[in-house]
Amino acid sequence: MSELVAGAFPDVTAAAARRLMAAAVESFADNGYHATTTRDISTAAGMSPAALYVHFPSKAAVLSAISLSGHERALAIVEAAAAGPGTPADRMRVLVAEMASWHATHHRIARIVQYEITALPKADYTTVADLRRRTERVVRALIEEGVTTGVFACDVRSAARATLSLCVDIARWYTAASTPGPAELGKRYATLVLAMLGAGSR
Amino acid sequence: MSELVAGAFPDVTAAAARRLMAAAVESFADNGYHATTTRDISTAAGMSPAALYVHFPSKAAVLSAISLSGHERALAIVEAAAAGPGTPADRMRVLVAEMASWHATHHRIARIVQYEITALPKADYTTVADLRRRTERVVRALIEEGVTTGVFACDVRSAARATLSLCVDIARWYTAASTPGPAELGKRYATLVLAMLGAGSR
DNA sequence: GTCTATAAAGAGATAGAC
DNA sequence: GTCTATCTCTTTATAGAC
Repeated sequence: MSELVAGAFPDVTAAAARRLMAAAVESFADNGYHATTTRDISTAAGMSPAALYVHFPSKAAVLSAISLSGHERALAIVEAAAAGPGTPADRMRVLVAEMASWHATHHRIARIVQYEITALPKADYTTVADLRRRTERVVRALIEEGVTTGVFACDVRSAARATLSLCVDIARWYTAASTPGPAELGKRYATLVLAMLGAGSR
Repeated sequence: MSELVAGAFPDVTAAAARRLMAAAVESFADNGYHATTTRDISTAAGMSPAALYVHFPSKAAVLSAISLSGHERALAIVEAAAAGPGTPADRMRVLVAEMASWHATHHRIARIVQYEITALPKADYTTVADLRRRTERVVRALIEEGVTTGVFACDVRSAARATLSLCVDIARWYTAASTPGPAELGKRYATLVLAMLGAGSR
């Protein structure tokens, strides 16, 4: 089982908490939050059912920790790409490549991030909704810039939604056995998106 | 509550079964399959908890009925569009417009179709997996035809995945309050996809 | 075919020893 | 901080009257 996932929460200092989160990621992603029991999580982490409650106040708190961490990572990716060097087309290519690649590499985490928001406690849902709005705003602003400067030709709102949809939906169908791998998939999707934005037509 | 949803299962003859399915759609889509109780469903349908079991052998059978019906509809849409008149570009425009529009109009059903497959009984999961394969194959064949005849220029596999992703992901974010409406969204997405396939560049 | 009542199992969370 | 044992509530599904 994945050191990849176990290492996916470097911000969580306690080793036991990280192990629990890694176990939760597997089960939440494969079976869904509600279909996962606290026993599933603690057992997979090699602990007794009660041990979970030493590190998290509730099952929902485990979900929140995973979801918040993932949403922050996704926002950081698009912000870094949008603030990078080059033309809007250059930056867009990086943004899609990295975002798509992250969703493929961390498809289990991404699945929880994208599809389990209704199970979040209200306060965390609010935080997550804000992170999502900011993510979408960054993408829209970059496309807007490209349209304004004449390098893109498309409907900004729809194109921004479509761009994020392409990346996000990877979490739904991608598995460890999928081809091409994350990096190559990212490249191909970046090319598709640039064409979609009308970047090739001038 | 939606006559739209209640009328979404014309193949189900028994009125009580249709009412139960419509109620289940609302709750499955809003809260998820596992977070929905059989009481939620029967109560919303105006019945006692036991009444559900007169019409369905289990809670999972209600899910299967919804999921199978939705998957069959989605396949029918792409098949009809792909078999229609006109160039590959013409047919692709219709395919995306109708597929996107359906996912927007029936976003609750689509959400269940796309995100609750792990909760299906094994036999139904197999059926659904086959319907999905056939759907993807139709889209890929149409893009392939376009590339072969020189009207599209793109990587066929990635483009087919991306095209379906755009349509499918609508189920995740679309609400009754979303703008533009289903028909207009379908048109805009069709334009985006044709650009993505390289149809405008010649 | 619909109801009330309930059986049977499962699941989140806690108590208290070590 | 981890364990065993258990409490309490919820949930799927069934029994049997009308």
